[in-house]
Order: sequence, then C-alpha cells, then structure tokens
Amino acid sequence: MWPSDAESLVELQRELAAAVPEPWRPPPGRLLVGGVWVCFPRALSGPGATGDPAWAAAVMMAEGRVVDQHVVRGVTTAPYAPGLLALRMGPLLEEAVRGLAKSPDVLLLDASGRDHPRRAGLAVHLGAVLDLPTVGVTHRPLVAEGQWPRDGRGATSPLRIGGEVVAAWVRTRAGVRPLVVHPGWRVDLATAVGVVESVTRVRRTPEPLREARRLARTARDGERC
DNA sequence: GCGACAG
DNA sequence: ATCTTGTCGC
Repeated sequence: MWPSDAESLVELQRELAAAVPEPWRPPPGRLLVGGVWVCFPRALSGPGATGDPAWAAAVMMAEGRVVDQHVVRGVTTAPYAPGLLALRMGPLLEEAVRGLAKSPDVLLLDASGRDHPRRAGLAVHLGAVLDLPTVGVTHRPLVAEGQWPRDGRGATSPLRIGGEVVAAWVRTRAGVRPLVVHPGWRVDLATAVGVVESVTRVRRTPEPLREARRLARTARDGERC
C-alpha cells in the first residue's frame, strides 16, 4: 500500500482517485477523532531527503480530551516532493495510527485529499490504507484555487480545480488566515468542514492536530545524543 | 531557463 | 516540515 518509487505511487494514486468507497457520516453522540502529525529535526536543511529522522505522533480525542496516544521514531522513506508526500511519510503515519489501542471514527492529518494532481493526496491514501475516514488540513492548497472567505469564524469558500470543488478555505478563527480543509477517504466536503469545526476551540488548528504535533515535538526534543 | 510547489 | 526577522495587538 506504500509504494517505494514514484512510478508505482503515481499508478496507485490513479486507482485511489477512481475508487468509490462508502460515504461516511458522523454517528450521533460521542465522536472519536484521531490526529496524526510528523515532525523533523530543527536542523534539517533543504526540502528533505531519504532517511531523515522523523517522529510521528497519533492521538485520539473524545469530548475534548486526549484518551489515547502513540509516538514512533523512524526515518523518512523519500525526499519531499509535491504530490508524492506518501512516498516520504506514508509508512510512518500508518505506524503511528496503528499504535493506538483502538481506531478513531475519523482521522485528521496535515495533507491534501482531492486537491492533488491526480486527485489522490495523502489524506485519501492514508484513509484507504487504514480503512478509516480521513480529513486533511493544510495551510495552503496544492493545486486548487479560490478566494478567501469573509472574515469571521465559520466562514468558508470553495477551492476548485477547473470547475470542480475539491476543498475549502475555512475560517476557524476571526481575524486569522483561513486554513484549507480537504475531504479525504469516505468523507465529503461538508462533513470534513463539520468535523474540523467540531474539534476547533480557541486556536486556529484543530485540537487533535495540535495535540499530535505537541507530542511529536516533545519526543523529538527529549531525545539525547 | 525561472518560479511554484501539501509536509 | 523548520528557521528567521519584524510587526501588530492584547
């Protein structure tokens, strides 16, 4: 499920883009939301290479609380290249999430979904591998375009590739740059935005991603040698 | 050739 | 991602 060369990944991405998995909807009641994040050494120079040290943390949250977490230390499996993120950190992300005692209902990660040259970004890919609904959250689009929404929490605007809406700008805080919400595996745009808003409090970034990022950085910064 | 380019 | 420097606002 994680090809080790670009040609194989591109082929798999075409298959993932054509797949039509059962749409997922949040069940009524308590939602288990997972978040997974990868961080790198502070001293990394350039865009990254194969074998870079990396720390991946996965958390599970319920009703605003972290109820489970898992951190793994590993190395990247490819250099960074736009459109090929799966090559670089797919295996590490999967390992971190599989370390959770139980699967979340839906998983957040910082990656695109349909906003991708082949409509199969890492959010779609990781969801397919883990068989989990996923939502991507990024600072900016990869290839899609669209104007920012009006200011104010909850405002959204479409991001399109050609005429197709593939993601949305979302204001999670007033007066702050919007973030990009990407529907991933088994998730539609409205559901993705709803999930993000349900786990965002006073900060711009959804809480599961903040917690996962904090954990990954803590593991990194606590390492000796 | 030059800039852009999820993390 | 991570780093740096500067600016604005509470």
